[in-house]
Amino acid sequence: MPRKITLKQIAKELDVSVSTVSKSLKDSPEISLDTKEKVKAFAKLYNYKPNNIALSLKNRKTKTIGIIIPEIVHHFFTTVIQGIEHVANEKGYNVIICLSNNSFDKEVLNLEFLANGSTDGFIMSIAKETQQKEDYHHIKEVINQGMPVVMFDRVIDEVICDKVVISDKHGAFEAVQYLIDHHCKKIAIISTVDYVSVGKLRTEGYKDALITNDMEIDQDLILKIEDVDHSEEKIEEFLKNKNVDGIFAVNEQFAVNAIKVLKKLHKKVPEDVSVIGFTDGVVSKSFIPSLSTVNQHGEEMGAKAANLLIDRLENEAEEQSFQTTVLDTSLIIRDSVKK
Amino acid sequence: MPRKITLKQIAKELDVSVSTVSKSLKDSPEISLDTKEKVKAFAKLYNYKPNNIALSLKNRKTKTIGIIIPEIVHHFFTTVIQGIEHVANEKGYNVIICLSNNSFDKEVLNLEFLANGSTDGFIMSIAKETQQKEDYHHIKEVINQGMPVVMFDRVIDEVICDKVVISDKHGAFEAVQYLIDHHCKKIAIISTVDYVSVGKLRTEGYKDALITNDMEIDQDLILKIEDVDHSEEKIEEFLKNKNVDGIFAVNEQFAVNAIKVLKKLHKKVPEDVSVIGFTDGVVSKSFIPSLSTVNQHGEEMGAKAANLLIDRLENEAEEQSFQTTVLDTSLIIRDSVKK
DNA sequence: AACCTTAACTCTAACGTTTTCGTGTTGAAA
DNA sequence: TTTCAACACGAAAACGTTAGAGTTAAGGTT
Repeated sequence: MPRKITLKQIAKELDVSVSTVSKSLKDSPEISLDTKEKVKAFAKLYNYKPNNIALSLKNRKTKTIGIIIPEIVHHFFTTVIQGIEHVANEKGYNVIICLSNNSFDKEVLNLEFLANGSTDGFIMSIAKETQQKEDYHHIKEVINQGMPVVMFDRVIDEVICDKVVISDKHGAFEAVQYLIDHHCKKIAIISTVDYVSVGKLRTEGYKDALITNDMEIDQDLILKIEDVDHSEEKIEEFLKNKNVDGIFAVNEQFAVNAIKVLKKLHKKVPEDVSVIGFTDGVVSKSFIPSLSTVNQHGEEMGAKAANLLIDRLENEAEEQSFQTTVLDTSLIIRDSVKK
Repeated sequence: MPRKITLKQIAKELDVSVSTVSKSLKDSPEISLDTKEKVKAFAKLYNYKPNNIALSLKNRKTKTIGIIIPEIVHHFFTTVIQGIEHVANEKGYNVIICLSNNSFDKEVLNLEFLANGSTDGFIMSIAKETQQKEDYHHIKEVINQGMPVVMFDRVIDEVICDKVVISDKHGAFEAVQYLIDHHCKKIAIISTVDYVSVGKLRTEGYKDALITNDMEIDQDLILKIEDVDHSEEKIEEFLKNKNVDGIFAVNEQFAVNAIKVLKKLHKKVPEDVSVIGFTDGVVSKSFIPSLSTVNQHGEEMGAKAANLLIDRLENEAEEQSFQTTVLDTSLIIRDSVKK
């Protein structure tokens, strides 16, 4: 097992100094053509590649950006990652992905690990547990240490940094408005508990749409689900004795489960009830009926976040003020709604 | 922006040497209690954390394992990652994920980047394009340089290293056997082109099952799809004039599309046709009818791969021979088949 | 002959750590 | 008084790389 070759070894073999080797490989004019060619040939033969770790240490730059996300088994996040990857690779950056599994402790650990030299900056979406605890000291700390951070999707007002979000409220508004425009009179929302920022915002959008159309907000039509794993039962209980004709769900899973429950209750989608979800995942397209959703444009979001971060990394001199980019959503109409 | 504090800075502040600081923080008996406490207090105050890059360089170990996978928008891979993460974190390793996007070039780039000091070893599943090109020099090279590599799922016989696979053939066999046992007489398979190793193996399992049960292999019942994006049309064309009563699909997408096509052709699932897919993804559970599948146990696979790799990393002295672990699949019976 | 230029290298410091090997100061035993 | 541990600390090298500041020898200028 021949370990990777280093400049030192090449230098020894060719009986020159390390700096000569280094300069030769960089095509420095200080070195004679003869020597340069000899070195280059040797380096190629042994497939020399500079050690990134050493470079990082020397340059105090890793050319790597860290992504910390709550979970990966989630189509939205994977599309965001695609977007980040794309931009990052184009600009010569590599990407490290770490999972917090929605755990506060793991998020802290990940952040610490990556902040200690492994990356130049972060793109992150916060863990559910962190949002619940409202403890953001770890994020503030890395920012204080001079690490640029870009937050996306689940963002925190208290933390001052660049952010990329979608107009959750407006997306929800549009969805509900569509339902209203298409003759729904009694529209329910299936949302998450309020500490999940996006759930809260989407609920606000729902309410806004009702108010704008002079409809009443009926607390009985608002379901907030804590435990995703048992959402189907909760939804069944919720829908059992309500004669709703429209449902807006704040994520894909809730929408799918709602349709399942409706089938069980012998209601037809979309004839009796129209359903719109949030997040355009794999399930939405395949489901029967295919699901109308609010598209979050994850890839675009990732791209924007990466651009913001790299911008900041490469222009550290000028202190630009932080910005929050709001991306538009778009409504994808499929078969789960009346048209 | 106070950059991260270093040993040197602490040393200067406290007017001691760098080594004293380092030793103090490691609680070395060489240092007086007095000094140690002073240093520790100071370090804590300024939240000193050793720089990973420097440590990696010094120790020639990164305590990081690299994962290279073809795509992330794929539930199976995300579960594998979960499994790897879990084991790795438990054993004090971090995880870097890189995407090849099924491109050969990107796979080479990723491998080179990660091999140059960023990780101690790899866990990878090969890009489709690489399998097609049958060019594995990049992988052989990193192995030659002393990097342990564990391959999973899509593995290559020519590359000698630890491997973790599922019994694709046997999983397919069981699925088809189930169909046969439940009165299917004319069973079709929807597979991928042969250069994708798993597609080939699963097709073999399908054939084996037929042969074992004295049924004929009818090439007309075998569909091989190249382009996933237009699979639905291909499947429709394929199924149009065939009176099959059982379908085995080598992935989730094909299974779902098959059911859609069947509905369009006014066949009922499972009454008229039983369908079994491969990979237990998000869609399978939610789909109506819920999809019977061959479960690949991704998490287990990831865990096994991580264990193999870490074992090799921590026992570099003893040259163990390479092993291929074959994990069992299991059949999950849901509503898409007759029972 | 004394000086300068230039080509072609080499040396050194630096990035942040750890660790081995000094080294100077005590206090005590001989 | 000399000698020697023990103690508490510092200096230096090493990991692999790069870049600026030397160094050397050959040749050219005055």
